[in-house]
Amino acid sequence: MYYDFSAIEKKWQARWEETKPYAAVTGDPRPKFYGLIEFPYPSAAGLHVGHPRPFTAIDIVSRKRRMEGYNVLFPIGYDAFGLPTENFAIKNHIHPAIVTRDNIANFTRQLKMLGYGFDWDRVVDTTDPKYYKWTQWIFLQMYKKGLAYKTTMPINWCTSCKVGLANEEVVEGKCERCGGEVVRKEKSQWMLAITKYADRLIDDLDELDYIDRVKVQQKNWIGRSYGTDATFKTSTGDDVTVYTTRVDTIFGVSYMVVSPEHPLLDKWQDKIANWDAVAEYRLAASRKSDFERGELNKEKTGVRLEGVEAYHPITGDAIPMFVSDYVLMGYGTGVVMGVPGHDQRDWEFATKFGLPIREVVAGGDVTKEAFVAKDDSAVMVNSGFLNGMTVKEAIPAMRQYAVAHGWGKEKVNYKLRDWVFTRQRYWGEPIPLVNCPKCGWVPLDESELPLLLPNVESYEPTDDGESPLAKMTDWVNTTCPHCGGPAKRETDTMPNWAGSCWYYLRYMDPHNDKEFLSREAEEYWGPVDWYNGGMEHTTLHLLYSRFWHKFLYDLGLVHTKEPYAKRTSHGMILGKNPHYIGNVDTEEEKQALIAKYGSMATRPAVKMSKSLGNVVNPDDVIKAYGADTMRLYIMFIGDFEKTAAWSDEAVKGSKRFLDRCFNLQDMVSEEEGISKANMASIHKTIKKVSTDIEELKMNTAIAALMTLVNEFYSKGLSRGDLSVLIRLLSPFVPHMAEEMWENMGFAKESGKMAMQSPWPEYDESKTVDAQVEMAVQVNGKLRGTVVVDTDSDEAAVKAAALESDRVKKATEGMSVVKTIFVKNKLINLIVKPAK
RNA sequence: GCCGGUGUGGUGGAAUGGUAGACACAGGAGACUUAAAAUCUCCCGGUAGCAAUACCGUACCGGUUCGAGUCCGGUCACCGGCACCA
Repeated sequence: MYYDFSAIEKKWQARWEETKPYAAVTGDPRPKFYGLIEFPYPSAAGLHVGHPRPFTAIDIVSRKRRMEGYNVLFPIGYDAFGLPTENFAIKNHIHPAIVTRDNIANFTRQLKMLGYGFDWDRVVDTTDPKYYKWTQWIFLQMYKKGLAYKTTMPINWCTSCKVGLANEEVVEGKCERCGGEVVRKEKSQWMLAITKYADRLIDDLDELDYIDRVKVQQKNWIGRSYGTDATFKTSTGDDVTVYTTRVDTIFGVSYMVVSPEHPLLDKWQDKIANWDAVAEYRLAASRKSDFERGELNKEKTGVRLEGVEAYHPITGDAIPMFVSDYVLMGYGTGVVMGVPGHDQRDWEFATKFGLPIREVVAGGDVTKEAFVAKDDSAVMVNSGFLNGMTVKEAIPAMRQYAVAHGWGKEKVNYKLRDWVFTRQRYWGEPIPLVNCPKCGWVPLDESELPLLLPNVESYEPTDDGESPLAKMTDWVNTTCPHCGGPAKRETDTMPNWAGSCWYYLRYMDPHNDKEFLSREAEEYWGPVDWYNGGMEHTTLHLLYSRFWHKFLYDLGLVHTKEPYAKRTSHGMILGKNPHYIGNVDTEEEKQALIAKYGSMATRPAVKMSKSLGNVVNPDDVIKAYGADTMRLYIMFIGDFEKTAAWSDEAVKGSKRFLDRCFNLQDMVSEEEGISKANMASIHKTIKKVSTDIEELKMNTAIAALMTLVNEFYSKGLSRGDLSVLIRLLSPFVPHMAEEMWENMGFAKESGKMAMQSPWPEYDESKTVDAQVEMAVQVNGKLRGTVVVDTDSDEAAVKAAALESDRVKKATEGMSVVKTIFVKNKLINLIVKPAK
């Protein structure tokens, strides 16, 4: 029988379109399963071969769940607001909405061609006013609860394009598009107070089934630290507070540093004798880009504040004060106590400015470098009453002391910053707030939502960095919802992360025009049971959406504290590196490649990109081999969590396997039920495939299926054997499985498609063979194998082992002093020369 | 620098502390064919040997163990993230 994948795939896709076997039913009595993949950004380039990796994996899990009797929700949508579309629109003079519509149509075509079991009646598009109405609505709830606030923040500003850039658009301090200088520019921005949720975002991770590296990365990103706010008196009359995690080292303080942006400096203008030098330093610092300022191995700079000094809270000693840009205004208090003996940055600063370096923790040589103890068992010295204590004892002791003496306070700090929630761009959700000269910021009434994105002539940002919407005076000028007087709309839009914060909720109830989500649907479907996505979204999307969900939980709008019960992650698909040194033979050619491309030339596989010409288009693969082969190969390519290199050659192996499966139809015996010859193999395979799918080890699940098919080729198979194989294949290659199921008459007999049939179950007792091959070792070295009855005892195996010539030879003249026996696995004979 | 991850044949990759290299790609041999493709069968880490077999082999050095790719300590390389976070 000829495997005509093209006709088969078209046939079944048309049938699914018609009968909708993937429809999720809210309220159904079956147990529910909600599988989720990160919805794609519909770029003009179309689907990338990287997309099918996570999509296929969760499709397989969802299909298995359906066969196990679950009511499955496996939805798809489009995260369609964003810069690439806007830039494409500017360049080609097409409205972003039209670009988006076309791109979505193309993505939809490609996704349907891959045979995913999405519920196509629940598609969500973040740029659809029916959707972003509720994105705006949730934002207003945050505004009303005081979580959205306006503040002045520096943005990345390209001096050449005169445009604000997202962080992703800044490459090594230069504009990604024109290579122009990027500096910081102060701009008024809406912020979301995610830091208010910092503790819960860390602590609630414990209850979640997320892979460890996601948890670790989120924890590090939030960066909670426990320390002390210590207050120092100064000669200015103002007290200065510093944050430190190591208040135990306070006897080692030899200077203090204030951040250039610190407002106290302005206040002290009259008291600072060298104000001109300080002012000049501050100006220079403000002109530096973040990149310059944070540049690696940069030499410490700073200016002493002449005429100003601080006083040590315990000794009362005078401490010189400096301004330096190595202290950040955005973390802690913007002032730092310098402990050069035990902090490398402080050590560099003190060395440069000739400040004393005191050792207060023993164990290093502070004349050479700062000593930062690896564990907390190092001992305190030169530290008054702390002397002789370990660091572990000294930290709480000094904290208590500081609190008791009124100059210290326990403090928790976070690296996490509040979320800059505005973009000076067109293609985003409009912010539903109005600025009234009398009433200030006023939210639109709910009945005014959605606040539609108006049509503009040009999507180019304005010269001064305002959003293109600012030029729309008709739209901008409005009336205040509160007092009715003239007022202006907010012209900035939301960032592309906004719509993706809650899309998984909308899937539960996508057509609701009364509320963002009905209680009934939320209680039935929530939370997401399994969410797979890229590691690159761990600290942005994943954290942001957890934050929004917690906010909605606090309002009583969702019944779970967390949106996603389980989170897994996939590795990237790489392409062949055309500049790889392994592609050339001579040493000169290799050196030439390294000289030209640097470290890139040493990698066999690299990220796919147009410029390298190594991009693989899924359309081409499907055309040449079929969607089922594409699905199978992308799962077989390697460990799901690791990066993997696409290989056109290796795809053929997957196609060959499907041909072999299809040809089994001509080989079956009429025997119903599972054949005796294949009994153990089939039960083993069911077990292996079932457990591997749960762990996303699709590569080994497929290997097990290949092994089974190879056995069928050598031993033959029954109709019943094939029935099991088809059902095991069904989640991986749904089109071919349905075709075979129908061909074999199983569909007619059961009245069900393969995908609706029960997932095969295995019987543990039938997974064991009658005989096993065991390893025989002598002194831990392999000296052959023996075939014995399964579960044979030590004596029987030992007897069988000693019959082998190899074992005889290895034990000649020796006596067995000990035997290690692992049932059905191995026997290890420990021998010594006989006396 | 810090955090996380990874190092296994020509290649992609398998191996709850228990026969390293499953499964596949590439390569080789054969069958079928006028021929090629496809298909089917077999071989395929290195060294020595006709072979049986022996020795070596999971980045490197050391340790624990009857037994280590796997566990522990150290080193190196690469990948990802963060980066003056006090």
